[in-house]
Amino acid sequence: MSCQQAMAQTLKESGRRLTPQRLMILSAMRHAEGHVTATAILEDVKQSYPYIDASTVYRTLSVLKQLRLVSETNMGGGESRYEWIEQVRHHHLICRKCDGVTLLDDRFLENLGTEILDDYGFKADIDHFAIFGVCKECRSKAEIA
Amino acid sequence: MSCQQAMAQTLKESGRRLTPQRLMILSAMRHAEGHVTATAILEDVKQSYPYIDASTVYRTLSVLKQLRLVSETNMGGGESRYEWIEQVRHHHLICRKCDGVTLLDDRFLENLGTEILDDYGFKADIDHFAIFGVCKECRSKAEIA
DNA sequence: ATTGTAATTGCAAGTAGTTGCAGGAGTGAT
DNA sequence: ATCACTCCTGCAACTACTTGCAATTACAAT
Repeated sequence: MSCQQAMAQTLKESGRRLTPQRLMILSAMRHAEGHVTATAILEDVKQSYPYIDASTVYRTLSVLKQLRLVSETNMGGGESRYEWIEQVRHHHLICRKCDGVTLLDDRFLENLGTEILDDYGFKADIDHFAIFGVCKECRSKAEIA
Repeated sequence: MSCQQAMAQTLKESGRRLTPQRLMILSAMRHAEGHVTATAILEDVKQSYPYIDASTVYRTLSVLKQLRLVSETNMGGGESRYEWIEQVRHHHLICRKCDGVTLLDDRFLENLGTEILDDYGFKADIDHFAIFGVCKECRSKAEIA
């Protein structure tokens, strides 16, 4: 409940409204574990409110992103994944040869945000990066070949 | 010419073929300045070969991305932008309040690639990042409000 | 030159996400 | 309570991009 109220306040402070649809989307997001796709949220909300439209889900996610309550990550091909921010920050290394995903600790990026802030006055959202490249295994395979 | 030949070799080494369509797309990319959209390339190639299909352009760009001849950058909403790699590396800071774009020098990210390589053996493609956040101006406006 | 094979193409249909619009509904002021 | 103001929603149409498929074509081997 307190979490819901904090949410409501954040929305109102930004001149936005707390609608039933938004509450349902929020609830679906918070009960989901880790990253979720927009489609998954849509399906979930449809269980209780079948009239919900996909555009409402996308628009709400966009608002939540602006307010930095959720992060969006494009994992390369396929749907974007959304995540409730507050969890332990982590990032992904995605191999463009085998599509394998490795977790990247936040410590690699935590200085980056500070440096950019100091030099540019720009507050970067470094919550959930997807960095593409080639993984160890595929690199060693390439050397053999 | 030498550039074209280097390209042909890179393609062949990866077991791919050098088709007229690919040559036209490559030429369009290299003659374009900076970032280009897939649609712009499509239109350009259509001038000389009207039968070219959008899917061919997307598929070719995907291959070139795999071979690291071009980079793809999602500037947030709208079309992705593609760029011929080899130019001076730079990145973008994109403000999610005003949509303003600032250039970010590569020196902020050059260590990141090395650190990831040392710790994970993962060779990251850090050619052209788009980092979202809030710019100096919008942050100072927010404080006043 | 011919042939075999696998990569590539154009087409058409599909998926993911966005946008304009008119009606509907939160929210603050009276 | 009511009203006014403006945000928000669902709909439908649209844009950006992807995928399955059959026909075609590049390219290496003969």
